[in-house]
Amino acid sequence: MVPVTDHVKGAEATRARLLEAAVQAFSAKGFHGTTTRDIAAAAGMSPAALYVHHRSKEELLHLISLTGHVETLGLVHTARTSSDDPVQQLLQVVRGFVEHHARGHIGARVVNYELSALSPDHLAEIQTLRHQIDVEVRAILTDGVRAEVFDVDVKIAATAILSLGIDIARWYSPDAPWTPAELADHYAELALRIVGART
Amino acid sequence: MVPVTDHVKGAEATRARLLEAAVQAFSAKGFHGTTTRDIAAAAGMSPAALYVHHRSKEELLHLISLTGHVETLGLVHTARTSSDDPVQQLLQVVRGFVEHHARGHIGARVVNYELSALSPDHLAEIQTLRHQIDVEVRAILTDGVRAEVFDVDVKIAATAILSLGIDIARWYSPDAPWTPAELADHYAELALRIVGART
DNA sequence: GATGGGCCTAAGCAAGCGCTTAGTCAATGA
DNA sequence: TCATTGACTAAGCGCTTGCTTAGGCCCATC
Repeated sequence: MVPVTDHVKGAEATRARLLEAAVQAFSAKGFHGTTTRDIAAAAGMSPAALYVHHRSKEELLHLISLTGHVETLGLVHTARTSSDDPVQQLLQVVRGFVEHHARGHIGARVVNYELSALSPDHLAEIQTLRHQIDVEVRAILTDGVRAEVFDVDVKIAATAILSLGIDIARWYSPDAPWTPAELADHYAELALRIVGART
Repeated sequence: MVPVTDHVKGAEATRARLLEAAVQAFSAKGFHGTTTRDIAAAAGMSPAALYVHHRSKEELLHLISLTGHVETLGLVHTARTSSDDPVQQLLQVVRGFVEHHARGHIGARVVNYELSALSPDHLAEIQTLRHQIDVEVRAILTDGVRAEVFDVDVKIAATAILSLGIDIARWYSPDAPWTPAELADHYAELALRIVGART
C-alpha cells in the first residue's frame, strides 16, 4: 500500500532513463551534436517529456559532469587516505582511476570532453573539483619524493599519470585487448616506473 | 606583371584564412558547436564566402584532419628511419610528437577529438592513417625489446606513449609551466622509464 | 571599351533546433 | 463521487542551421 512511492518510483525511473540516454548520446555525438529529440526518443519518450524531468539540455550535461567528477574525486581521496605508504596510495589511485575510466569510458568521455559546453558557472564549479583531484595526486607524489621512495619531477609525473588515466576515456572500448582490471594492473606498473619507485 | 598570380594568391589567402578560422572555432567550440557563420565572420567574410572556397563545413574538417594526420605520420616515420638505434628512434618520436602536439595544441584538438563528426568515408581514411602511426610506434618498441634495450609489454607501452602524446592536445596551453620543447624533453625521459630502457 | 570570368555578398530557403503551451488521462485523497 | 494532482504528449513558436541563388563588381584580355 505505497502507491505514492510507486508513482514516484515510476517518475524517477523515467528521469534516470532520460539521463542515461543523454550520457550515451553525448558520448557518441557530443553535446552539440545531440538533440533533445535524440535523447527523448532513446528513452522511449516524446520530445517534451525531457522537460518534465530536467530543466534543460545543459542541466543534463551538468548533472552528468558533476556526478562523474564527484565520483572520481571520491575515488582519489579514498586512495589517499587508505594507507600511509605513498607507494600503496599511488597504486590505489592509479588502479581505481584506470578501472573507473575504462569500465565507464562512455560516461567518462562526456565528463572529460564536453566541459566547454557547460555554462560558465557550471564550468567554474567543475574546474574546482578537477583542481582538487590534481592536488590530491600531487600530494601523493610529493610525499613519495620526500620519503625518497619516488624519484621524479612531481609536476610532470602528476600530469602524465592523470593524463594517462583521463585519455583512457578516449581510446578504451570493450574490444580493447585488456579488461578494465587488466589495464589497471598494467598502468599501475607503468606509474611505478614513471615515478621511479625504488624496487 | 603577374596579375593572375596575384589574383590566385588573394583567393588562396582567403581560403587559408577561412581554414585557419575553422581550426580555431572547431577547437574552441567543437565541430557541431561551430556555425559556418562563425567561421566566415572570423575570417572577415560574409557567410556565403565560405562556399566559394570550400565545398562544405565537413570538407573543412576533413581537410584539417587529413593534414594533421599526414604531418604526424610523417614525423613518426622520419623518427623511425633517422637511426638504427631503437632508443634514438623512441627519443625522436616522443620529442617530435610531444612538441608538435604542444605547439599545435589548437589544431591537434580538432585532429584528435572531432573524428566522430567526419563522414563515414573520411573517417575510414583517417583511421587508416592512425593505424599506420600505431604500427610505426609499435615497431620501434618491438625492435627495442628484441635488442634487449627495452623491457616492457610492447602493446601497453605503445598505447601509453601515444596516449600521453595525444592527450597533450587536451590539456596543454601556453600558460602551462613548460614550453613545448621542455615538455618534449620531460616526456622523452618518461618514455625511457616506461619502456624500461637500460641505463 | 566591350567582354568574359572569378571573387564576393544580400537575401533567402527548407529543415531542424531548444523549449513552451495547452491540454489529456489515470490515479489519488476528500 | 468528484476535484486535484502529476506524468505525459501533440502541436507549434521563434530562431538558427547549412547551404543556394542571383546578381554586382573588379580586372585581364581582345
